[in-house]
Amino acid sequence: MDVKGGPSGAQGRRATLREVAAELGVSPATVSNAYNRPDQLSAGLRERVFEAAERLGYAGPDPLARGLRRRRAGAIGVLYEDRLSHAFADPAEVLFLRGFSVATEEAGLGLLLLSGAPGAERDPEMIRGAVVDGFVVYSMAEDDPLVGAALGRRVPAVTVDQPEIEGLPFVGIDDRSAAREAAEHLVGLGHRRFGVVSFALAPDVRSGLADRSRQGAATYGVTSSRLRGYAEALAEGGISWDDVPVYECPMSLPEVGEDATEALLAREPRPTAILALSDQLAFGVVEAAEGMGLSVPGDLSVVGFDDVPEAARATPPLTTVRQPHEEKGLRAGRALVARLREEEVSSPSLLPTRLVVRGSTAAPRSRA
Amino acid sequence: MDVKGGPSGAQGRRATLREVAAELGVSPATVSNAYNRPDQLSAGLRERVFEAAERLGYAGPDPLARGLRRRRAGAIGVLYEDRLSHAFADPAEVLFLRGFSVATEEAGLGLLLLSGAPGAERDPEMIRGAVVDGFVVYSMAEDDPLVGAALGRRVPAVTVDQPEIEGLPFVGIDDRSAAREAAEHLVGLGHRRFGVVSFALAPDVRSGLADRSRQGAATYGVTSSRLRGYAEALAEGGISWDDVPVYECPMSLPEVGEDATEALLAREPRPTAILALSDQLAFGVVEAAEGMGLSVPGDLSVVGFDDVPEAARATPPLTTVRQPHEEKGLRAGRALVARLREEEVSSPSLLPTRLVVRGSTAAPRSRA
DNA sequence: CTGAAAGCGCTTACAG
DNA sequence: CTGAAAGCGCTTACAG
Repeated sequence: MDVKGGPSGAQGRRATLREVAAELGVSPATVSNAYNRPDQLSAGLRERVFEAAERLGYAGPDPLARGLRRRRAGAIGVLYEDRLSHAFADPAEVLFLRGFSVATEEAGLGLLLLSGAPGAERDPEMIRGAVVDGFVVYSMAEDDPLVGAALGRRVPAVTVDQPEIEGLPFVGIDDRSAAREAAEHLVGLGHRRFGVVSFALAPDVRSGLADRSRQGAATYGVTSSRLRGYAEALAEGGISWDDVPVYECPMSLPEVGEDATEALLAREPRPTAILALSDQLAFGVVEAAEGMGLSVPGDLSVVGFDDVPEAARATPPLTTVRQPHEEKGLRAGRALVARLREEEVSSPSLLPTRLVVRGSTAAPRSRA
Repeated sequence: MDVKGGPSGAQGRRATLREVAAELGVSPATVSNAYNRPDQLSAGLRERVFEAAERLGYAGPDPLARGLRRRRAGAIGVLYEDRLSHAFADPAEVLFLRGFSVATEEAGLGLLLLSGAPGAERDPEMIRGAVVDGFVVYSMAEDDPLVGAALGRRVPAVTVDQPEIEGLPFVGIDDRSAAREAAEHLVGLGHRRFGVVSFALAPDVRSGLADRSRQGAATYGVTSSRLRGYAEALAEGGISWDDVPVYECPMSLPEVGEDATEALLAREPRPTAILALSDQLAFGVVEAAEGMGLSVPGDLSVVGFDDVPEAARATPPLTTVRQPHEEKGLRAGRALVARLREEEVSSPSLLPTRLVVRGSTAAPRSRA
């Protein structure tokens, strides 16, 4: 059976407020009041308005027209770096959205997901045309043109997990010290040979080893802060950052972490410990190591980042940095709602992190 | 530091198209054309328009005004039964959204998430006021007023995993026969005493055993179809459905499945097999059984539904019904986009399911 | 308690 | 290649 809309179908022409008014012989203002200000007309007349609306198939004021008049859209946009399908693939981001959705529901606002990559290309038109009252700018590169497009809209915005932007509230964690703690743990266990499985450093995505200059030019704030944190801890342990290979991954997915790990473990001397910028990548690290016949943590220690629920259930359970993703979403959402109401927001809002030591890390085998 | 918007802040008054036109001494139509129909003016003039816009802080045509004029919102709404935070908590729904997002991106549309429960109460106003060009109605009860509100909008809509609605494309699975297959598997293994851990039967959420009449009055299509499928398989095995306790859960979460299971396993004779309507619930079933000192599948066989990624990794790996969640989202999204374009859509679109037998089911211990 | 009027910011035939 | 005019569907002071 084929479904199409006929003239009498669900898509038949909609009635307008004006028509309802005409039907009743009252003014449009009265019909509008029936919906928006019940105290402005008698209960009886209001009832008759709704009856006429029902009869004519009028579903209430057109959202677009009402929005134009009132100057608000009734929704908040989440500006996401990548294709949305990647957001849904990462448990950490889903948790963020989960917390965020609590805030939008509290405020009675819709949650509009906006990807930077419709039709396979990044398109600022999507941002310029989004019917929203504000944006949360989530983990974008600081020079991303989509961020510029969002700011150009001159609506309230909040930044999350990315470089701070003057005048905008920020919600996130102290990525640098959280990363430092992760690396200190491995140094404390006695590791001397490291590898890093990193997120992208900049939007011109590359896959492979990132040299010092590329690291220095990183525009993703989270990535560069974490690398700096790792470097600091290793330096304190007397390990030169120049000797630490950093493999840049285009996406935070286990499969990608596997490829990175294979490259890292093929090097001489072979690393005894790998720092991954996310649990998703770390799962791939473990996978790859085992595929190469290495045991974790016997032959290789692995530390992730995020503490997604799967981390504790993994085999071995993953040592990782816990951060409160859901709380982050909730705070970002509430901060944005507050800005919409022209309330002040204290910023930055820094959430606590904590190293969770589990079974994927151990002292290196002594084999000097 | 506190952040607030000042007159010169990012929220300063926005310029309008008319002002840009005045600045340049051209008509508003020309400025509009610069953005919408580049072929309608010279490249040089177009450049000057953009320069003036930049200077005045004009970010392009206001989405609300443009939307009103063009009669389209540029977004698709997903109407979700419950609080959005529950959608994000269920891997099956996240996979659905993931597939759906691919379709909205293809079409260059935003994805607006609409919960039925803003501010803790179900509110049709949210639906009436949503700035969208169409809805996907996902797993709602057939008599839900929010569905009525969405249909009242007279925009294209698609139904998914719920009772079909005349004139609307439907995407889903054959829940009844999929459930039948799950139950047949247990009957085939020799089980005779069953329990069912079910979703809610109707929106007036109850927690506890659902008698026959409540089952008969179920308004959630998926729930009632699956129960019917189970009943059919058991009947063929000579087991009376009246002897099978059906525990109704308000939400599809492991914790809730635990409570249900404790109630079910306290009954005499104790069930040797439990059918759960989702993997999330099934995880709770296993948890509860183990908490009571029972082994799975030694003392209790458990079958889930969905085959979320966690099912294969669970201990023991979960026997369950696989359904293609992501594909379902993709198809629903594409069907809606097609309706938006007034193309025909073949309906119903039924996706394949398959019983995946893993380690959570076995023959009952003989202890007659 | 009700209505006439203005206008939210834009786009689209159409005429020149 | 450019502009004048009409209008998308509604809401909001304001006057009565």
